[in-house]
Amino acid sequence: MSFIMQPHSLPAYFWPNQKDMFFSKSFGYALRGILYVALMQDEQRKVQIDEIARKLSVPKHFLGKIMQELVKAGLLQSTKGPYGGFGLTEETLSTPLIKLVEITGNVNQFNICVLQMRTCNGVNPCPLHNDVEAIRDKLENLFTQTTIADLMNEDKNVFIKSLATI
Amino acid sequence: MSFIMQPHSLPAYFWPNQKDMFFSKSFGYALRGILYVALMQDEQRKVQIDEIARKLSVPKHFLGKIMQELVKAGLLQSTKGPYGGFGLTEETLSTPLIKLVEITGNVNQFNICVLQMRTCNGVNPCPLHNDVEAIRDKLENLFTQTTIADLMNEDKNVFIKSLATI
DNA sequence: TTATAAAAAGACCTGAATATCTTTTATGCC
DNA sequence: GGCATAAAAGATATTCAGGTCTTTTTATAA
Repeated sequence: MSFIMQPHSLPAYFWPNQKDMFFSKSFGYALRGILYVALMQDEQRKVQIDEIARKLSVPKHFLGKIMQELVKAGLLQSTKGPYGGFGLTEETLSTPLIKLVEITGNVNQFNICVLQMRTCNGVNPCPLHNDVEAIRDKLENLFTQTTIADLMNEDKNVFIKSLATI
Repeated sequence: MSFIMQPHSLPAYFWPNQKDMFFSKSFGYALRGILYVALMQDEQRKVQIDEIARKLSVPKHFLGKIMQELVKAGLLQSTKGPYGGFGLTEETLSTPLIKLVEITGNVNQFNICVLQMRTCNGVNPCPLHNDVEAIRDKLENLFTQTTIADLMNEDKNVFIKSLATI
């Protein structure tokens, strides 16, 4: 009897992981969901939630709710019924990651004092304010400037790479 | 009838705040608890949990449990009974903030892929790995290098400042 | 127009973090 | 010793993100 794990058919960073993170699971699921749909878009077909959930090892119904939000926000389109499923919109690829952060509920992610003390600013700074602000700005800029398309571009390289290395 | 808020007797960054944050509430309470004890240490007396909780607008019993953890970890000392309370140890002031992060449970705070995809590294990086790693390292360094004492030093300046500006 | 496939929606469950309340234990003072 | 005080510990409640299950709605093909 063999316990060798089947190599995954998607890049390693599609796999699920642990707790204790900066961003919510919803954010991770949203991003991975969009990326998966975008990856499969080549095949000129709608992608069903069952397939996405299975391939990403993500809870189907929970992902479904998040996908609904993405549709409401115009980042995905969906159609019900046979041959239905999720597809991209014109907005999808040009969407910055920070949009996903907003949609999935962590609105103030980048605006909260890291020490959890009352909102601090240049006038009434917490002791770490200046150091932290610089770091957080970098992160916020990264999430504002990076789009789904940017990840897609990288993605294909890494995809091939991971297929080769596993 | 007047609704003017009483100016707080502590620096603004001691006040409580909202959700949606990078670090847990426990971490914030732990840090503010220690800072408060350290601030009051001048007065050569133990500080009681009632006073700390009241002054910081923090739930007393919850804070109590966190303070217990800090005592167990040697970052504070405590004595029961009359004239008892919490005080500093030799370790307290030289403790780096990251120690508080560990004690309050967010062990992997700095080691999780920001995109929540499976642990990524230089070999199998997620699309944002390199950019994010640089930023996270800065944050981790900041929390490793900054001690309670560092905050205290800043603190007194800011304290005076905030008393003057409110 | 009917059967079917799929998303959408709703109801409910779970566990961890947070919060409250009560009881126990230790300490100092008289 | 007995009392008062304060931390420690225990028990229970609350909240919410995360997750599951079921029902409803909508679109399509035949």
